[in-house]
Amino acid sequence: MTEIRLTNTLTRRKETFTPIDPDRVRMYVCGPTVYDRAHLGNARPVVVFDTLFRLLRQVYGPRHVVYVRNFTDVDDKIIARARESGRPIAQITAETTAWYLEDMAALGALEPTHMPRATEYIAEMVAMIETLLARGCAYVAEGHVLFDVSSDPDYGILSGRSVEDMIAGARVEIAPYKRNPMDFVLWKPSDAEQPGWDSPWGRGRPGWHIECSAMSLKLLGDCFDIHGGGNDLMFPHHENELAQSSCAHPGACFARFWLHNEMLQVEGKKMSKSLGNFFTVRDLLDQGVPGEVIRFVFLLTHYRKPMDWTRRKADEAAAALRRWRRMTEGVAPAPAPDPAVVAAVADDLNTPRALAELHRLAAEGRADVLLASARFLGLLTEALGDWARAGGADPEAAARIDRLLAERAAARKARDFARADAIRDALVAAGVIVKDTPDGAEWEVGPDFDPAGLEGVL
RNA sequence: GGCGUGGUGGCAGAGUGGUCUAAUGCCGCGGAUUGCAAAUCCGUCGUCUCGCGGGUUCGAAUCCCGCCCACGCCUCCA
Repeated sequence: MTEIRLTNTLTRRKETFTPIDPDRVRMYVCGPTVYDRAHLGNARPVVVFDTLFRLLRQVYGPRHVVYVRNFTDVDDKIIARARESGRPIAQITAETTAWYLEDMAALGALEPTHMPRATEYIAEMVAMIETLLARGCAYVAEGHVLFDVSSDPDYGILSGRSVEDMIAGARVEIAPYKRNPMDFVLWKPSDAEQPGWDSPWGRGRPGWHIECSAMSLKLLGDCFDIHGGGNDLMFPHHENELAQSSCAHPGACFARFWLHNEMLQVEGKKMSKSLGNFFTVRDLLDQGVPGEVIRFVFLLTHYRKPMDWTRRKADEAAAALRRWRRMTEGVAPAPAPDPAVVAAVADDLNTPRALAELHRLAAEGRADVLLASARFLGLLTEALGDWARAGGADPEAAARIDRLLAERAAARKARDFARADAIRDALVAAGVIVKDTPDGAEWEVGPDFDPAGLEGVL
């Protein structure tokens, strides 16, 4: 059986992964807060853990892997969005959830086995908070329930911080009812305007961290295999989850492997609204960047390194995918992916190496193995292939392009090269890639295609 | 201030003790093709080197120490 090695944040080392139960390999990944479209940075962990999901399914069998990714549908950001837009919360979360699934599907991400919504697990959260209170890890203060960080001698073990260090330069919220500045909210009161649920501490709503502890417990048990997310979640979110779950279930492991992906940058800089380089997955798709290309670009960088999204990489990715799609057209996939590709992914998700193996297979002309191996990575699937097939233009523009090319062919036949080249230059200027073959001209639209540029050419 | 990640050939990006004078892709270069191009295909290229300075070792890009730099997290935005 393929040996899987993964870098475990808990130990900061690459370790051999052995599931607790090979018939039921369990992974939990923190999902989105649903109040707006997912931006490109949100998509990176999705693709990273989708790749891990695919690996686990390959090694242990699709029926033996349980992957949970939650939706946070109760949160102050959502409340704020509802207030400013005047729309009901349920409408916002439902719409955003649907968008998220659409956009991630466009990246070739498989749907997790379970996608629990936080609001459906309020009872479990309340129960866990009661356990934490009973065990003396939490206290009630002014309608809030807070986790008492001092009750956990291991607090900080995941993120490598000590409570003292954190307090030193901390920018934590200083609330008067906190015993310790690092204590965090498990439950907070809601006013009449805010969503709330009845609880032993009055009508209120959960803090951010408790949902993942409660939902993972319900769906995966108190000791599961892998817990993942972006490294921005390492502290405080995951640290707090770990503290809560450990206190509620002393002696249980909670999660044995913690995996964190590095952040995404855009053209060398952090993606942020203030820098003006902030964009969503949908923005990119609407600009004509295919989801498959986005996925390929993500796979090009190891998940533990910062990934720089650049236009140039997207263009290179598109070229490689076009080539491979042409090569595998009409080819039946081999029964299994190439062992070297699986081995690369099994080695701490070394997707750059896996892509290099794909290039090797292409160079060797093994189209069927290339296809099976690429699909193992979520590439060259039928679902993601429309962009490469259709040429990418709407029917009206397509007809116009065909007409122009026919005109050009006639001009070439008449050896009126000035006219032929003028037409060609116009098409190129409009972003159409014209490809002359021995059987006549073919075309497809490039990333800068602008149908308006076709008008008035003749 | 605390914590973390990383600095590899023109670019991207693997490699983490010997098979590395460093995978793979891109770019460049040569050729095929073309009326000329583009696209495509074939071939070819990266000699004193892996941020800098020490050290360990028979041997280091790979381990240790120090330094410099970049980026990120601890902040609404992942």
